[in-house]
This record gives sequence, structure tokens and C-alpha cells, in this order.
Amino acid sequence: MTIGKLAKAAGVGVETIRFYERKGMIKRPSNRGGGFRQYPEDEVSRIRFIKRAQELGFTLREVKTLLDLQSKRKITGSEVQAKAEEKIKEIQLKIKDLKQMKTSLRNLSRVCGEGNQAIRECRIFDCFDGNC
Amino acid sequence: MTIGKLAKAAGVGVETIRFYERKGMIKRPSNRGGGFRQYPEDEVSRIRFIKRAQELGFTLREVKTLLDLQSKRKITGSEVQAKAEEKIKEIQLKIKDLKQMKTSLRNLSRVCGEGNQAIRECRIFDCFDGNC
DNA sequence: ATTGACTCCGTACTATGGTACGGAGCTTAG
DNA sequence: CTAAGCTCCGTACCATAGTACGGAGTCAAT
Repeated sequence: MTIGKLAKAAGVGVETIRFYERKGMIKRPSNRGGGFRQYPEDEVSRIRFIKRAQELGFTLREVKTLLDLQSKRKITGSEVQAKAEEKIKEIQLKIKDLKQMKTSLRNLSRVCGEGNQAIRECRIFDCFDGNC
Repeated sequence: MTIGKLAKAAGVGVETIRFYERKGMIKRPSNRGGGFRQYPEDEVSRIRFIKRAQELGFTLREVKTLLDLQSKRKITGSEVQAKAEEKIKEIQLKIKDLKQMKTSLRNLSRVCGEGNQAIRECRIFDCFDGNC
């Protein structure tokens, strides 16, 4: 498939794919005679993987390390395992932080929601400081 | 207090404060004769609020709307509440996705960890798609 | 064979959230 | 009074993650 088809199938722009290529996240195929990139069908899942991982809060740099795990075929399983465990720890921290945020926001919501009058006493600063 | 004192007290750089000023997140005082900004003590909590809200996943633009809510004294608590609830929903989705990803990485780790030989069959994409 | 759609490339531009620079003016301690 | 140190301002720069542009080449269909 051409770059345009790939982009459409993966739900991104053509330029995004060239951008990922420059970042070393996808390799350049260039089979077609005229210099046009010709991608295998399953490249779609690679792009989708990138987008999915991004949604989950990984930066492109981080996604690249995940992708590199998979593409180097010489490494041992325990190397992949180690990187995966590392990433799991990061994810656990992220979840913890997000839960903390949620609690703060709930407090804010609760305190501010009491009484539908104009606000006098909703001290947004205090809520975010953990004082309510 | 001068801009330097404020910056230090709030744990940010002087330039950051000028940046927030340009973004309309803090108003300019300029009491002192020589044109130097002279801030009231409690400006510190405003800056801290901005940093904290950012940590909680708000963009500066979003923080600004929260600050604007607070400075216009006419708004109802339910407006703040609604914004907070919206953010909570976003956070819950993120947590859900991260948990999914953690599971995927655990599977990846398990599958890849079996045998310390070179890898052939460890398919990271499949793991992220929930296929293992 | 020509047209229109697609692709090539480098470069420039966008937004976000700052950080750094440099020459000038102000302030304050000695 | 002088010198250090803080502040002024605009502007430029950084990383991240793309998006847009424009002239040239290519492909596919009529």
C-alpha cells in the first residue's frame, strides 16, 4: 500500500507518517520503482500501536523504545521482560498520580457544588492544596 | 514582594511569571515607582494553584478558565463542579486504559520471559491489542 | 498523450509551556 | 557614590508533536 492508503487506514495524515519515519519509528520501505514508499499491510497496526500508546500517556520517545524491543530480533526474552517490567512500574506510578488528581478534583467538585447560589466560599486554591 | 521573591516562594522562574502574565493568568501589579512589579503575598498561592492544576492534567488554557471562574464572583459552584467532573471522567478513562496496557505488558513480559533464547514469537502489537 | 490524483523532498509554520539573552534602568548595601 | 544585584523589555530559542506549502516527479485512467 502507498503512504496515502496507509495513512487513511491508520487514521493519521500522510505527513505524520513521514514524521514518524524521520523519528525512526517506522522504517522506510521504498520498493516501488519511482521512489514511492510501498508499505506492507500490517504496517497499519504499527501506526495504530503508536497512536494507542500515545493515548495512554507515552511520549513518542517512549513508544520508540517499546517498538525497538520488538524489532531487534536478536535480544533475549528476558531483555524484553525487563523493559516491560520497567514500563509497568511507570504505568503504576501514572495510575497512582491520576488517582490522586481524581481525589483532589472530587473534593473540589463536592465543596463547590454545595449550594447553587453564587460562590463565596469555594476556595479553589485550598481544594487543590489538599485543604478540603 | 518583587517578582524574584514571588518566583522563589512559588518555586518557579521569574520568566515563568512574566509568561503567565502575558497569558493573562496573573494580572500585572506595578505599584513601585520604578516600574518594578510589586506583588501581594497571596499571589504565591495563585502561582502554586497554577502549577498544581497543571500536575492534575489541566492545560494552562483550562487553568485560566478555572481562575476566571474564581475571579468573577458571580458564577455558581455548579460551574466549577461541572468542569471538575468533566476532568474526572477524562482521568478515569486514562486509568482504565493504563490498566489495560499494564495487563498487556504483563502478558508480553510473561510470554517473552519464557525461555532465554533469542526471540521469534513475541508480538508486542498483539499484546497491546488484547490478543494475548 | 494528457489530465488529475498521488507522492516526493526540504523547509517553514503551528501550538504548548516554558527558558535564555542582552542591553538598559533601578535599588540598596557598603 | 559606586558597584552588585535585581528588574525591565522584546526577542529568540528549546522540545514535543505534528501540519502546511510548493515545485517537481510519477502513476493510472481515459
